[in-house]
Amino acid sequence: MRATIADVARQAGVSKTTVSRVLNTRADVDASTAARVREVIDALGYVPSSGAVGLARGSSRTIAMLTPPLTWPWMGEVLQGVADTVEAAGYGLLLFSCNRGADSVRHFTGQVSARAFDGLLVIEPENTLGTIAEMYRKGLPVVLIDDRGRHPAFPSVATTNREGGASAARHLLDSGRTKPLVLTGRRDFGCVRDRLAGFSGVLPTDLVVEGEFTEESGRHGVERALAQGRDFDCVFAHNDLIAAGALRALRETGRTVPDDIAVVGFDDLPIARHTEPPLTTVRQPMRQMGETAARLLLTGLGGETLPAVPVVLPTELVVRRSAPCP
Amino acid sequence: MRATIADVARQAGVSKTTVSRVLNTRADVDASTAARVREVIDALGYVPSSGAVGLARGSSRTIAMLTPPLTWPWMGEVLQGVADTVEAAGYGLLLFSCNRGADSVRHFTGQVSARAFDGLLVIEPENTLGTIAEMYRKGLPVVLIDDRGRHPAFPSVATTNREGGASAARHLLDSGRTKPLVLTGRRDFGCVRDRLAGFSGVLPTDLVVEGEFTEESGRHGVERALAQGRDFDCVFAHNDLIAAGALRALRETGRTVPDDIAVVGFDDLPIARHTEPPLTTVRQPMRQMGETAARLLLTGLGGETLPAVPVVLPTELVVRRSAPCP
DNA sequence: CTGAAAGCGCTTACAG
DNA sequence: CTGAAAGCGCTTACAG
Repeated sequence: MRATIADVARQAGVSKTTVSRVLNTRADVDASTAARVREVIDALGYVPSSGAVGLARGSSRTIAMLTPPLTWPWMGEVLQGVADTVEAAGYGLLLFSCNRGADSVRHFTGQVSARAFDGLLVIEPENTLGTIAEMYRKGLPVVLIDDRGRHPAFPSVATTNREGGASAARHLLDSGRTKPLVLTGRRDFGCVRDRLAGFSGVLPTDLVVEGEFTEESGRHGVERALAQGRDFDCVFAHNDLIAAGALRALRETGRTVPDDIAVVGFDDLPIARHTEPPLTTVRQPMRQMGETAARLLLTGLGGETLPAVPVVLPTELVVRRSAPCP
Repeated sequence: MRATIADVARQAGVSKTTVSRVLNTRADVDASTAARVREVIDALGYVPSSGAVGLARGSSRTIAMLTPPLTWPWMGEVLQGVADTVEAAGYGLLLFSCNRGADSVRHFTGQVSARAFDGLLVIEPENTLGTIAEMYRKGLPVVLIDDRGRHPAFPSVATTNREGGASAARHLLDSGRTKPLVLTGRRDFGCVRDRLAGFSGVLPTDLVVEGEFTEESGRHGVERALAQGRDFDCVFAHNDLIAAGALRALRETGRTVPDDIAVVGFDDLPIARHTEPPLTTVRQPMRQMGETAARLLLTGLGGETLPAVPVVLPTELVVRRSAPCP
């Protein structure tokens, strides 16, 4: 049988109260008593049951994370940032990937009602923002990662999508490009609108193709633009997968990158270093966003009020061969 | 204040025992009583506190997953398979990524001792196998995903690494290739030894370069072999990143794939479809491995004894242009 | 078919 | 500085 606080108390010849006190390093415990209790704790290998502590204290020291499919290319980075931070704080991390539709959401809301965790980190809700907002209103601490530009009523961590788009445009403009083809993700994403607005502010264009955040989409976007005889000397892709597809389509139709056409992506996924040629791209600090969001939530759980304004982390232009410096 | 079982009991005019019974759909409850209780439950939006249930029942209905860095390319697939399965069973998924060394391990063992979860899924322990084995011996249900060929004393889910290597060799041999260059990952991984053994059994070679599971490693492997004037007409890379690096090095040194040199990878990562040319590779069913392992663990928690032999899922050769059919 | 009571393993006023 | 007792919100023999 595993040891309980009662076992420790008995063997140390004190009350459970006292054991609890040394466990939680409260003051007001005689040094020698404390030492004796600690000895017994070590001897018995006693560790308080997290369930019992949680019940008694009314908190679980666990954080939940709600995510879109875990197979998204930058998911691992965010998750790692979150996991490291949460773990370092001694909290548990409960993962909910809303991957099975309504059933997933039901399971998740159930766990919220069951008070299975103290706070929630959310990425890209996609149709769940209403549910989340409801939970937040009822008192669940929530921090959003990447708010898709909706700037809802909760604390959030975002990145400079607009400035990122602008930096891509400036870089292209500086290298003498003036006729861009822009390949976006779905327009209902706030980040897409922001990246586009930032880019257009510097380098206006009417050659914008809306698509998905996939390689295929990038390929088709370029193929279609070429087929229509549109004239462009550079491509701004809204993520690196799109950019990779664009690179491929350009190569297959005999264009040289960057001589004929320069290409800039977004995200700085691992593949960006390995495309042909390596991709110039706007880096999103995904891991840092995960860390920041987790730290923010943890702070909130500590009782502090969280900033009403999104915490915005800067993007960074990473220059490689697909769009070199002028 | 959120409703408790006592509130429900009071409003329904029954005892907490009865409420508990209808909650857990035990028989022996009068139909009309049960209906009344259910009404109150709905009216109050009552959901049992998972913490309290856990304490009373001595189990948390939570599973933990211990992983290497979450940024590994196929991690998302495995995790998604696990998450979907665990979630569908109504369990929670607690994530531990041992990414901060000894401190991570300490945090993790703490949670084990605190009984924070009922069972454990493990990928690639890397120096933690001893700790895990100890926990398993003390009664923690554990299922290993990809046992690196060590076949330890616990239930595990693996894939046919050996046969996968053999299938790559057969495919190359069938297309008339006889002089392979093999680029492996670190030799202390069981999967590396298995893939190599399977390959060599069909297509013996002394041209084996040990490296890391990275693009750089693949590039350097090919460059070095070429620099040494070694003669080869195909490459078997132990994962797709290595293969991608090999493709690049071959292209940059003027070799044509597959005409001069055919290339086969391993894993079938998303990038495999987007390399130039698209990569023939041995597919590992990562998501299915995650699902299977989770299902296995869940079964074990249900009280059934788990198979002593690893559950082995088949690899599958996916043929693309880098090594086409003969 | 139903309920009073004990128990799960802790924490926390309260009293001394 | 320390402890007895109540309480966190459930489940589960046990008795009827």
